[in-house]
Amino acid sequence: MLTDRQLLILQSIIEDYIQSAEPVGSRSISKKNSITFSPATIRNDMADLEELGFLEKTHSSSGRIPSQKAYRLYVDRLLLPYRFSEPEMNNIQSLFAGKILEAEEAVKETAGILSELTSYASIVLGPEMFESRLRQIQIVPIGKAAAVAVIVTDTGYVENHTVALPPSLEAGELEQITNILNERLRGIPLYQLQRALFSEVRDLLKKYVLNYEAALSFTEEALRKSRHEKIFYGGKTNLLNQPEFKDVDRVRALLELMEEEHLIHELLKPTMNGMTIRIGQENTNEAFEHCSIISATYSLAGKPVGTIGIVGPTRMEYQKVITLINHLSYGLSNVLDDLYRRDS
Amino acid sequence: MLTDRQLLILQSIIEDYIQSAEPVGSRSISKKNSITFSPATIRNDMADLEELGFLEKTHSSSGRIPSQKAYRLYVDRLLLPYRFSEPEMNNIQSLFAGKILEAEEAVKETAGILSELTSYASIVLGPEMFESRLRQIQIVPIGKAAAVAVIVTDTGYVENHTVALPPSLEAGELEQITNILNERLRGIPLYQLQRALFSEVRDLLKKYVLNYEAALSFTEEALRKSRHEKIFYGGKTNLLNQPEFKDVDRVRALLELMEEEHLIHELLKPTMNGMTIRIGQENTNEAFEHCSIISATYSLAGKPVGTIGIVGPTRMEYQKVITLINHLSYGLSNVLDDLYRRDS
DNA sequence: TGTTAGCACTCGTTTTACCCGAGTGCTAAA
DNA sequence: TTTAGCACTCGGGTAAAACGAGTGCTAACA
Repeated sequence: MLTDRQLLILQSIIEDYIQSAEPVGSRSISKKNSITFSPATIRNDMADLEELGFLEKTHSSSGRIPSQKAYRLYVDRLLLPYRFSEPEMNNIQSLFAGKILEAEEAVKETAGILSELTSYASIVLGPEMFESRLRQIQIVPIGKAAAVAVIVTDTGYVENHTVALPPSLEAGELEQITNILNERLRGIPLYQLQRALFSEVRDLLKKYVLNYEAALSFTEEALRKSRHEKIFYGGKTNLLNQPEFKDVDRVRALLELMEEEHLIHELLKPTMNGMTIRIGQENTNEAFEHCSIISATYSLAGKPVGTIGIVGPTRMEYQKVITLINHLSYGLSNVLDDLYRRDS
Repeated sequence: MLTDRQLLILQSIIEDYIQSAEPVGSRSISKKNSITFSPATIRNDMADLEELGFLEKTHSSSGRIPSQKAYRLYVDRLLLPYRFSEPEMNNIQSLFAGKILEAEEAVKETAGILSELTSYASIVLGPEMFESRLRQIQIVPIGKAAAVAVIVTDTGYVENHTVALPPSLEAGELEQITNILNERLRGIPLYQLQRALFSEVRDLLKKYVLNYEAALSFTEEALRKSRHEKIFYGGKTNLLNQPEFKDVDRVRALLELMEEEHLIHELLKPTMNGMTIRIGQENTNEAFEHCSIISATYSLAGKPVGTIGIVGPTRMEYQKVITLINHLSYGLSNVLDDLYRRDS
């Protein structure tokens, strides 16, 4: 229903506004190389575009700014492929070139690159290691009343927590429990550990350990699911450079929200593969009303295990960010697959 | 050299300004219950106090604001003991009442309480676990080219890093190395591990391991000192509520500085026991020019292992913060001592 | 001699009036 | 259908005026 000219004008306005953050007038559009029409013509189309909900005015005689609907159209239909500059490309390449030994390291680096190249804030979730399998468990007593349980997975992920030690448990028994666990649970995915504990280990414990009840609940605690997943941020302070965040209250709302890790996790947690673009109020949370969030999952062995994302103003460099996120989620998945595959 | 009345007036002005963040006039001081003099009298003393460098004017006919020197005097001589309210006290008590199993947990909680009760930002360093002793080391091969080294200390602290595995090393040898390390290095403080590796383990490796060179450097890497110490922040966004940080640029400088973990660590790292109060430009860093930082070490077995601190505007509730930090550093030290002592 | 009342003065803030100019909508001509 | 022309709108900037919180100083008072 939009004419080609209207689309062209809309695109020009959006791109101008993304650059300048100022309302765009008909005159400045008409001066562009790609545009051959007079300001008056453009004004007519602008009026139409406004009626259709793609443009807005800040006051009656101001230039136009793109509406959320316009950004949506832009992202869905008008996006041109983005080409990275030489140094940017080098930056990205080098991230995946160095030999990376730990998943967490790769993920942190990715968050850094993301924010560095975009001057927005980056959020990286995960990786969730539920799928990875138990390689070894070690239970080290610390004094009389506590022990540290250390779990190492086949992906090299280490998790540990301290557990209260039941007084009835003797040192020898602790060792025996460790042996049983290692023998019976090795190779089992983390998310199945609890289940496997009951099906595989319970009866053995009954057999070999005196105070079986206490031992079982102790073991269960030692294997309990890790705390909620980790979140890495990059360049939070970048947001303070954006003119839309010159208002302290808005910044505060945003930063406070980012401290709420469970909310952020809920918002971005990896579900289906692929990229998600949420523009302005498409984000349900009010603090993100003036933000867009572009996120994509990265995966391990084809299954999404984490998310990388960018938070910026709705006036965001969509092409650039989308391309970058694509690159990085792909690259990060590869790195993880390499880390994982080293086991076979 | 200051009369009692001048001191009283100075104190009133400081406390008023701490509350209001606005220049304080002679009239408002004279209205206080504790003050019986007329505005004119107060103005005279104010003029004297200004000459002496304790007060400043924002412009020629404004009220006075305390100078940095005034805060210093206030902190050194005028401070009254602060009494916490019932709920505040409960909050603090409950922090140390619950059974805490991990040092890191205690430290994080402390950061939370600090910022919650003060509405400033809290910074908590450490704890540095260099003093704690190796309890157990486990080296778990992950595929062919890498291994995860997990170190558990007698304080229940777990550290792990992934290390590239020299191709020459065989599985059996890896096990042997682990055994040697556990046998020889148990009980040695972390900071001496590298040294002990050479004095205690080197020759044994030579004897039992084929490619001795590679094994040694691998082991050295596995035992390498942890990354720089951890920093926990609480309530960073609290700062945005303070009127002195309504200016985005100032906030940005502050938040950016806080991302520079090595600088923060350098600034606050635990040295001698006790409390440090740095007011305004007493902080060397420019971004802290309008801040005061109050910090105190907490200790383990009498040795300082970490720092808890508060960052707020120079116009800070000194009594309250000082009292709180004293409480918490004392309490945290106790918790750590309890955690530590469980080993004996 | 120390304290206070009185008063003129200062200066940042707020209010008002005004102008400027970027940008619009509409109309009529090309 | 496009464009030129023109009156109109309104935010932003500037200058002048009014306001008021607060000061410094002087003179009177206890």
